[in-house]
Amino acid sequence: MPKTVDEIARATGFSITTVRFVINGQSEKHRIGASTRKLIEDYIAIHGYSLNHAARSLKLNRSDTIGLVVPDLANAFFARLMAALETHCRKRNLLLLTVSSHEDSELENRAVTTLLARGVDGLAIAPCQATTLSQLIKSRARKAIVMFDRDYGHSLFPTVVSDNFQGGLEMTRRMLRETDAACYFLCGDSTLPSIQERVRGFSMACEEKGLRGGDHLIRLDAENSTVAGRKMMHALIDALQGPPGAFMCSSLLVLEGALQQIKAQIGRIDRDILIATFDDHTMLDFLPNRVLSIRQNEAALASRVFERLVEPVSGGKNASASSTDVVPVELICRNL
Amino acid sequence: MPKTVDEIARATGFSITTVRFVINGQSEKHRIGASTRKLIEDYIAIHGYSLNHAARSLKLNRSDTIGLVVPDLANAFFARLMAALETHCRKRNLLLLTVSSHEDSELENRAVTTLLARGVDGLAIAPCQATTLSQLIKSRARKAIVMFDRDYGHSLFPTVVSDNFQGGLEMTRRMLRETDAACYFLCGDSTLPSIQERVRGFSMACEEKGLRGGDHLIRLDAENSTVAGRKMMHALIDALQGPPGAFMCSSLLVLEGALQQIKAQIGRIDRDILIATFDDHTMLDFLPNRVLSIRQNEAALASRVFERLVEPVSGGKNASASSTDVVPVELICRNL
DNA sequence: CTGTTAGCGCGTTCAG
DNA sequence: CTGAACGCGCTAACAG
Repeated sequence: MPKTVDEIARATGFSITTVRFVINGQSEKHRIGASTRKLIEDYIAIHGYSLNHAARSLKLNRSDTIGLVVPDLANAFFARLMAALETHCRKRNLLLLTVSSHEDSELENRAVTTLLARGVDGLAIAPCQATTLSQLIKSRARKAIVMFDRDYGHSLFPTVVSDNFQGGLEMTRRMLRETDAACYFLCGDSTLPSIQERVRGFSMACEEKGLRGGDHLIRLDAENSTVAGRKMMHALIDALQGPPGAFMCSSLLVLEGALQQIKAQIGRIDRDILIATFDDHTMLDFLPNRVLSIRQNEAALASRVFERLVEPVSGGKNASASSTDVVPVELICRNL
Repeated sequence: MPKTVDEIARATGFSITTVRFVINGQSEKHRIGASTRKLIEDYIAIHGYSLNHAARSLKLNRSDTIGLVVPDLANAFFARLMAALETHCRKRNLLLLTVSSHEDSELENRAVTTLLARGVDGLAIAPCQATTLSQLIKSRARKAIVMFDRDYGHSLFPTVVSDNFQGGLEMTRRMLRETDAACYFLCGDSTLPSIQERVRGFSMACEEKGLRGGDHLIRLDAENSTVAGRKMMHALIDALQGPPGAFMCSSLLVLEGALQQIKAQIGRIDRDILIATFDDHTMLDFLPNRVLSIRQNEAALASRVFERLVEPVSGGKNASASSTDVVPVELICRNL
């Protein structure tokens, strides 16, 4: 398989320029002879040709590449988002470079630096810290940068997030309509903006009912993890002298921990417990309990992110440089 | 932020060569004056410098990049594998380029072509077809290519897989020891080599017990999907006039479908049903049933794949060009 | 210790 | 319709 245009030119006897015009589909414009074109096209059909992206990038100062930084790919939400983004990229002949930060700001910084150094044309970041910015600002390069999933507010970049507030509000409303039991909110990491919004929705729904949401908020300022879920449920069971009749988790990880703890401490998970959680998973189908969950619309999020990323490339004057895009979520009800 | 070495050279007044030596840490070797070095280092500390990978790649014909093609990133197994591989790459200053084929051979081919065209230094593929090869062979480029997860046998490339046979064997043995009920195997896509091995293990364990494994094999030659799981469980329930006392699924997707179907058709999932499945998921914790599962060792798989990928780079003469590496799996038991 | 040079493959521009 | 020439930023080798 010939690698360079030059090789093809020598092999076919035409000039480099001629071959290039054929390859780039500009044979019309430059009035290349049909027979000439056919000859070259045939040669390529047989022997193949693969463009050297490194050389192209060097020359054009553009890599046809989009960077994506996510906290954790094992998280199905980010995996789906990546898949959606990848599809967009493929349609535009872009390659998506995904790097995981493992919720570590040091790794996140390295990831951003790496991708920028590799010359990505755009960069989407689901930040795990509020301070990524410093690095990025220095890169005065006119790169398109978009934040998503977590809105740390003071961002200088366009941001795309799910409507976590509305999700928390509606799920809590539904929950309170469904049960008279006290509803507890197990809050994983209250420094995450997305989780703060979820709590805000919960609290507002409680207040609508005349309840004091804060009373039912279990918050250990722990991390967003299974372990934190266990700890919070442990504290709750101890306080109530038994499992709660209804509870809501700030994420699937927390839910996992909470259920583990109930099982460990009580022996079984009573099917009358009303469960609510942010983020959805097909396996929730198998719980015999009533289950509420909020599913984020990854496809829509990905579309928005992608738009923001390529808009500048497409040359649109985006006055909305640091606007925030909010995408609706979906409430899913099981067994009720 | 200056982007080129040349810029720094002019700004500091030293020559390009000198600056380069400092940047590459060869100041010792070439006896650059300490003061000179300090000056340059300071300048870089203040103004920064980011190497242009495109130019570097063009010159060295090496991209410091590894490609990864997987069927589906939403599958937690592949997500974890990617994460592990990414960690290895980071340690070696390589960037991992992951592309998903969505179990589509056309997309898989495109992915491989794309990555090869982008000049990856190595390529790991979890193939979703037996015929990827043709393309790859043409690329006579001396790239390191490794297949994993699915061993289509006639592969010309080194291959790394989990010990699916042993997993099937042990899980089935355990299952038969646990129950006297007939054990059924719901087999998703029997064209996948990995699943064939799982079936083989199942059959052998049955035969050890004097059972005819084939009698309990539900195989619709469907795909490896939730829908297929539903269909197979549907057929099984109809045949048995009720749910099976014990069953094993070839993958989590099939299990999902099977459980959905039991729930839909029977109304509930009897907690006495013994469930076994390939691939593990934390959410299996929440089933009240006895659950057996096989967990693949993603970290070990990733290590092996990475070794195979970089060995050739490291210049080792790998006589074992097309050898197959088999990695042990782990049997996980819940509620029994 | 420092400077010079050539060329990786591509896209562009200009001169036939 | 075709050819020639330049330069993107970096590396390597050699010449001081």
